[in-house]
Amino acid sequence: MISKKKILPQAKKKTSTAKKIEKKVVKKTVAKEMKKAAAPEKESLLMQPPRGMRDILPIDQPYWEKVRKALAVACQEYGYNRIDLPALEFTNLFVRSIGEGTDVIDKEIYSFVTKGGDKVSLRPEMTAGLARAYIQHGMSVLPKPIRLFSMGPLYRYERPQEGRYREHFQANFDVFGEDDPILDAQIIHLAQRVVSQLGLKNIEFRINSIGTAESRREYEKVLIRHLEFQKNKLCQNCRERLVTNPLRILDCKEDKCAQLVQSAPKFAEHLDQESKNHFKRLQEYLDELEVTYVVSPQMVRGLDYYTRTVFEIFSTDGEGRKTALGGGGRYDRLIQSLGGEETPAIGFGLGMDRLVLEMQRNNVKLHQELKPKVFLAQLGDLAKKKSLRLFSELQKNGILVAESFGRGSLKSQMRVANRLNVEVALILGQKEALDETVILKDMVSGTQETVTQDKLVIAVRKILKGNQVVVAKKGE
RNA sequence: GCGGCCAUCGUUCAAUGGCAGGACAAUGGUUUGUGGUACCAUGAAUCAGGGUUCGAUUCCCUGUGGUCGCCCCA
Repeated sequence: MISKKKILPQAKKKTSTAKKIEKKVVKKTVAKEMKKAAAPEKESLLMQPPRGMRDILPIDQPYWEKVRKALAVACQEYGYNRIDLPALEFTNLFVRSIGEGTDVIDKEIYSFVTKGGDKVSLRPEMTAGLARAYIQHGMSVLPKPIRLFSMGPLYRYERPQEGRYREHFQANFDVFGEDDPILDAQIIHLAQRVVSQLGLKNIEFRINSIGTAESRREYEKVLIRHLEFQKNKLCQNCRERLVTNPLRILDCKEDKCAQLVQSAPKFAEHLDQESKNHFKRLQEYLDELEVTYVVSPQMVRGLDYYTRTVFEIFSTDGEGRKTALGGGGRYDRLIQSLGGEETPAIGFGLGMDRLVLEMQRNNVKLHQELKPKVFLAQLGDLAKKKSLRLFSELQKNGILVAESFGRGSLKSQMRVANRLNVEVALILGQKEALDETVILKDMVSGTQETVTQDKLVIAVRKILKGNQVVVAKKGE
């Protein structure tokens, strides 16, 4: 690689101010041209991903791993089977299930036309694809309830912010085939279990019932009648919602809208009797499970397919910020509306990015990952070659070994060993390679001994064990 | 989708309409056979494109990205 600094140092010396300026101009031009010539690949487009897309770097992976583990445990405990779905579906699937007039469909969906002319979209949520798969694969013949777990990326074309990306990862738990509210309670309990396993405290559940589609339509009429004549008191958005999605006016954050909603007829009063009972029983079950929750009559959720139970999970961090970690609800009519048999269902999604963010904000401690406690250093060509064999020998015996085969000097290798905080350094030099011995250095005490290579594994184990005793005593 | 703020080495913080510096990290070294400290050295950046200018990293415009608020959500 050509560097501008290497070529130009002479130009810096012994020049009058005027010449300096001239030189600098030349230098800059030259440098720019060289840069272009040397690194034409450095286009801005290639230096960052599109908006809202991000890399999850090694430094963050332990948190993700912990999340994945907690999810896997929950799957086992509650009997969920994993299903993987494509990230791409026909746009109509989403439009029909999520509903026109929702934000997700109107402004957040990533849609495009394929070369073959199909209208497809990246999934903005998991449920639609799940319902599609349920119908397609005839899952209705399986013993009920059917519990499915899915996990993967979702795409929403929103303005990104911290904790909000255009590609985010979600874990979904869904149960098909039974409408007993005990399932609703259990799934909320599952959510609580996952979240608390991740070390998140200060969790709040908000629950509500939005009734059946029929009772909702009834209530919508009542609500519209109430708001129609004073609609100029509503905010711009809500005036539109009055036509497109009146229920969403209920959880508008604008003061003036909230005030109008206050005096409006309450949804709870217009719920059908069955939904009322269902909701009441859910609360009894939650009380039994000792899940604390808040009933939020104004919560309606942004997707059309929900019926009866809806809920959301929030976490409050040390600074009092509230973050939505997940949400879900019943969708008893969805399968049917997509052409399947009448199948009650409930599900919820947990935002994995948000879980990780909250863990980090709350300084959740992670378990130490398994790190090598042995470092293998080599010196000289023969030793370098022979060290491969030792590495493999230790590996076979279940001993994790770090190395720095690419480095030359012993000093720099020892530095690496130290930085990795290993307990034992193995040193294989020219002499040892010829003698078939190896030097074992105890990095804690600094003492070292030479052993024959066939006794290496035993000797290493002995030192590691000895250190464990020391550590245990310290811990007392 | 709307509004505000921001963009300098890998990270972080400087400076400037005229040679873009430091710290941390990285790499190499202080007689290629021994780690933590110290010392030395090296590499490494003005987001992109246009405009104003003799000269722009600095001023202006556009784009891109980040961040915050709204909307909404995970």
